[in-house]
Amino acid sequence: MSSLNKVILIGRLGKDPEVRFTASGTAVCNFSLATSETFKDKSGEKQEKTEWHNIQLWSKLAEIAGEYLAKGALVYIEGRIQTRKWQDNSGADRYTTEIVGMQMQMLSSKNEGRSESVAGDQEEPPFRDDDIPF
Amino acid sequence: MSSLNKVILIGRLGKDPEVRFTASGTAVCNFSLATSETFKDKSGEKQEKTEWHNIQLWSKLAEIAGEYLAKGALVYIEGRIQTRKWQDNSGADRYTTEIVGMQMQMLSSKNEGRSESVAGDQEEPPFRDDDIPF
Amino acid sequence: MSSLNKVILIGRLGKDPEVRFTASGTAVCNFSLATSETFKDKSGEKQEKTEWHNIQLWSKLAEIAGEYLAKGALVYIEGRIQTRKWQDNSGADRYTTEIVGMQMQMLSSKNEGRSESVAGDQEEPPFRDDDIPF
Amino acid sequence: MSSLNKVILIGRLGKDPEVRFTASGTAVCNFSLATSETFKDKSGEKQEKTEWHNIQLWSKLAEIAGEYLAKGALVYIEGRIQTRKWQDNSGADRYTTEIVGMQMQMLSSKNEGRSESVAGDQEEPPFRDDDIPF
DNA sequence: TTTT
DNA sequence: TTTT
Repeated sequence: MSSLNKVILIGRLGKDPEVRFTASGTAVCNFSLATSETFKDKSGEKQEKTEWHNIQLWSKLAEIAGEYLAKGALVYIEGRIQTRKWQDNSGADRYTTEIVGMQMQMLSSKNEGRSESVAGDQEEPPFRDDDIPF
Repeated sequence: MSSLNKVILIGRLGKDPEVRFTASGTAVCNFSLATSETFKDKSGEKQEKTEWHNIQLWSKLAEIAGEYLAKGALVYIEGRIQTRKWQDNSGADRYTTEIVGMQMQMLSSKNEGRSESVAGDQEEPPFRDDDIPF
Repeated sequence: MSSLNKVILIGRLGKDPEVRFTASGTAVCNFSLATSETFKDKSGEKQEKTEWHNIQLWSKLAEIAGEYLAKGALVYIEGRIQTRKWQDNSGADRYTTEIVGMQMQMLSSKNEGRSESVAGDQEEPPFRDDDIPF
Repeated sequence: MSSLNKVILIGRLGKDPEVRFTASGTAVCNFSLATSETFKDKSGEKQEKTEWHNIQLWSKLAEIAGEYLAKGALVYIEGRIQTRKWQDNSGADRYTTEIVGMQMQMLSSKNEGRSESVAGDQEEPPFRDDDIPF
């Protein structure tokens, strides 16, 4: 089937990331990410609108995020949109939309160090063009 | 500020699109879009998971969608994620996440005709490379 | 550094893919991919313009492409732009721009079978939401 | 036809942008944009590789770029890949690949002022959610 | 609620 | 709840 569900975000963490582990020991990291947009309202005044995204990372990506990200950090997240259904206290259906990140790039970090690109077990090609013998 | 909120979807409409108009006459179009993903579960069985996205289009894009899209149509949507806060009957805060589409490309249509690309008032460059005199 | 180099393509192969191997045995796959766009020229006539992209895949992704893709196949490619410098016969500098694919999704295949998503060693989260114990 | 040709770049201008005009007065802006990537070479050393992209903007977007961008500025560009064929002095076919930008967001500017989002005639929805009467 |  |  021809289908695509792709999200690309650059924004800042509103709080420190939270890392938990599933029963089998897989890391899951959650944090909220703010993206801001400026626009002019009807009276021509500049306004800023902030959007908050629920980010969810898994496995190695979750561990890296937990170790290197912190409140206020600027980060690039690429992944897919996912809506989970759950029941509130009254038993009514509720829905929460999250971004499941498959790739992450830190644009600033806890200690404002150099950016670092990481992906879920994804590797750079082991050789670069210079190595191609044709 | 360095910020990005970008969504790219290809999927099928679950129902015919609904077009409404604001008090000032601006068209707003809403529909749900399905994206599907296959994965293997723990027992190695192939499973399909469908994600439903609430799409919202405005203005000219909304009118085109209302006219040319229908249930089952395959469509490309590019836009941004937006979460709206509202109150349910009990007065409790509720949140709904939508994709506000800024660009749309029909990959199939009501009459299964040729695909067509449209954007919110966005124009192709009025000249192509052949016209550049340098 | 805050930097992004991202390409997303959906198109058809102009020829069968070619797979070669580096001295150390890493697979490299090359093929050209056509994307088409329709536009109206100055006289209002509908025109179609085809763009050809040089795709390069590495490692496992290269092997899968070599095995499952063929001329005419529809494919989704995600990666980065890369320009290589080389010398022509006269010793003059020449440049070739390629798309190094990091993710691939077959939208049709040799035998027009079901689509399949693959990425460079990238894994789905080993657990889905249902497994989260919190 | 189901086809997609999408490029998303964040990088810095290597030189001031050049703006020219077609015979009919349409502005065309060209500049080169650097994206950088870090990777570890075979010996485990961190290396940085810079990719240079030829950016081409048209019309209003070209005028804004010419006015507000300068060497060293950080910018977000979204558009499509395009390869032009031309003849060198010896009459041989040559190809140049460019990114035709359809959307631009300044992440820094000549005077390091606030970022500003612009698109080719593309408008924000004239009303925001608060205005929706349903 | 779509589709293969 | 972020940031400029």
